Amino acid sequence: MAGVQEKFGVPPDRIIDYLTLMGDTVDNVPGVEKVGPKTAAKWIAEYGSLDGVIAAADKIKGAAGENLRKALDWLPMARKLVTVVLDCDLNGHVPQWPSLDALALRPVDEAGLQEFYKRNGFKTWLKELSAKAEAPVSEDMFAAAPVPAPDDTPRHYDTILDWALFDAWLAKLTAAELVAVDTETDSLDPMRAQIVGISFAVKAGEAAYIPLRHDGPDAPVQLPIDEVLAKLKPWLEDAAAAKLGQNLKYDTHVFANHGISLRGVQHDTMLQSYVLEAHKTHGLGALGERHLGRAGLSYEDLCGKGVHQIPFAQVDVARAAQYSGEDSEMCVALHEQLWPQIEREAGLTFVYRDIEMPTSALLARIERVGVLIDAPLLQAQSHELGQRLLALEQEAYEIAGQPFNLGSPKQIGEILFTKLGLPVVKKTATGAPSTDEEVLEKLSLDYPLPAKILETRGLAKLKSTYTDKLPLMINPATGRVHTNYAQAVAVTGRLSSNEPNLQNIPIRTAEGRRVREAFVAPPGHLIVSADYSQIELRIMAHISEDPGLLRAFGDGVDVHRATASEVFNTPLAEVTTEQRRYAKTINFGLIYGMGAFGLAQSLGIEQKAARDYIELYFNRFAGVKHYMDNTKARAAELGYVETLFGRRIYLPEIKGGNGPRKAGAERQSINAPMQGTAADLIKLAMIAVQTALDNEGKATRIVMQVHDELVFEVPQGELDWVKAEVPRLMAGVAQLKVPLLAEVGVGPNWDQAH
DNA sequence: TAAGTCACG
DNA sequence: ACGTACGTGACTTAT
Repeated sequence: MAGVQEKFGVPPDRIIDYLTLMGDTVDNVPGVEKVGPKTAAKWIAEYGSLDGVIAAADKIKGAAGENLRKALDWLPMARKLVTVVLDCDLNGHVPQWPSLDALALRPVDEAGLQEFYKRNGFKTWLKELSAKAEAPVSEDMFAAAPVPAPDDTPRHYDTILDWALFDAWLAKLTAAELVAVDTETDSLDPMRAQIVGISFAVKAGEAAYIPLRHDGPDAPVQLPIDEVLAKLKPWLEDAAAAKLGQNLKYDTHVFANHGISLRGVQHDTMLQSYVLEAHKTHGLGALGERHLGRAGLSYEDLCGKGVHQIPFAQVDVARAAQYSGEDSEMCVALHEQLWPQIEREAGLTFVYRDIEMPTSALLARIERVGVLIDAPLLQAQSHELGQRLLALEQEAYEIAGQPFNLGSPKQIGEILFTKLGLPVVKKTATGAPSTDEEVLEKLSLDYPLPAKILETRGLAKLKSTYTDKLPLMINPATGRVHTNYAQAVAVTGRLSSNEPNLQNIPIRTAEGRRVREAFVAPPGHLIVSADYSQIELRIMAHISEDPGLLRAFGDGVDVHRATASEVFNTPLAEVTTEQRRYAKTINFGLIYGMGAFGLAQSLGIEQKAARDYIELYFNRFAGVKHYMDNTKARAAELGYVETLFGRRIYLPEIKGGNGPRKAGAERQSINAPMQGTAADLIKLAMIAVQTALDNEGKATRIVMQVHDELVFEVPQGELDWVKAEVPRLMAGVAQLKVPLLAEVGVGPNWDQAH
């Protein structure tokens, strides 16, 4: 999508908003299937503009073309809508459905627009509109986004194909205060990527690319990779030589694959953007558009996509130099824009320099270490699950009176609700009868089939997602599984884990827990798990300073029991299991900003009763009530909330209109400081623990992080040290008004380490 | 590619 | 009248 700006005059991420909205609109035209953003983007690329697409509608083949023609009547309205949306860039979100005045619709009659909103379910909005009571849309809501002036400084990229130029650049790198680095590779898998080329930049607009393994038809003779890397190695490994880049965790892996330990990583533009604007996208192209007014070439521009995609090594060297050099050189330009914005805020500076940067380096280590998986054990479990699934399927077919696909919610719905006539409990977002766990649970009280489906679902999930897949993720070279921790995805500051996701390994059912038995320690080692106890509730106690909550944690009593004791006005020792369960649900609900409806739902009680409990709770824990009101008010005033350490979470919709979106933003404003502070704390804990391990020369290794838990692989001889020091370090990362508590477990595998 | 479902904290 | 508890990633089906 590079060049989008030139072509359409708007940045790509805003194009996506535009097209998505167009798709949504088309979706609501009777008989018209949705036109997704990708399809629409393809058309636009093909026909030059949206107008071009409309003009060429007749030429578009098949159902898509038919749909488009049907949608044409609606397009003027959709286009006007999105034009307004494009002009109001409140952090890339639609802040509020625009008023009729703002739309200034000419060709579409009011009735048609009202119909549109009705179909979209914005009846509150519609009511306001028909009462003509709506205030004009405020100006700042629709203020044009400050798109930076296109950067037309001259740019020059060297392609290094001889030693003279190489030596000149190496001298330049060595002398520079800060150098941007970017590697181009033959794989997206960081553990197996091999270098195809490297680029450097010391100032905006100027870069050098060293092609090393291009083997396309016209590839020139290149400098020998081994010699180049050997000459670069001292500088790359020099901690005093400051480096900069975009997601250097990836490049750290790439260099490690060539035996080079990248040091001196001082800045990372992806993390700078994440700290400044966690809710936006952090790709280099998007950053360029937002902050520099230029996107640069995209990977797809170079390599194509889908079946036509070519390996980077096949890319023409001149184009590769343009692409890679641009990436490096743009990092320098971005750094010059972003770093000052961070530096002038003490909180953001701490989060960036003392949390995110060290975390990035540490994550690279953790990912590289990987975790040992007992593949034969999982394969045995897969086999067993397969057998049981076969039997369950037959039983289900028997009850249904016909075979059907148990993996298809649609077919299940047909059998359950059409053929067998079971009552529809609830519907999905698209109006189809839901067959999710909650529904099947309810139905299985009265009918036999839902229970079978439920059991099948559970086992099928275990097999397909865990026992079948994890063994396939083992890296043959290391014999271990190496996840990727995404550091700039979750808006609250949490990490996320992918390929494979090691943060959602089953634990809640006995069946599922068996998967954890396959996360093992090598001979002579043990798995140690250390997790923060009730961290988010403790943070709530700290922030709210509620005396009751502070006392409960200070006394070290079971907090749910203490809550129950207060809410039910019962002596601590006489709290029943049931009362404790209620209190636990309330405590969790509060962290998420739950209302009476949600509490009633999850406890299976009347909404009125739930309301009473909440009122009772807020009477007893008035500090919590104050915190929630204050954080909402503060969020509405500032447009963001903060963690204890100053990480910001923006909530653009908290100022946008009324209704569900604002309510959603308010819940986020309550939850984000707690979830985010917990994320900050565990990152600090990881850094503290790794620092101690390094200083003490220990061989213990962090192998996983699961939000409030750290998992270690510990040589037997270091067990006592780890059991004593790790919880101490975790508890000591911050002095809150309540004690932080970390609990450790030890075992031969992850299941038994709890 | 979207929808539905479900695994985790 | 609406939706209703936060934050993620991945799998299967169906189009």
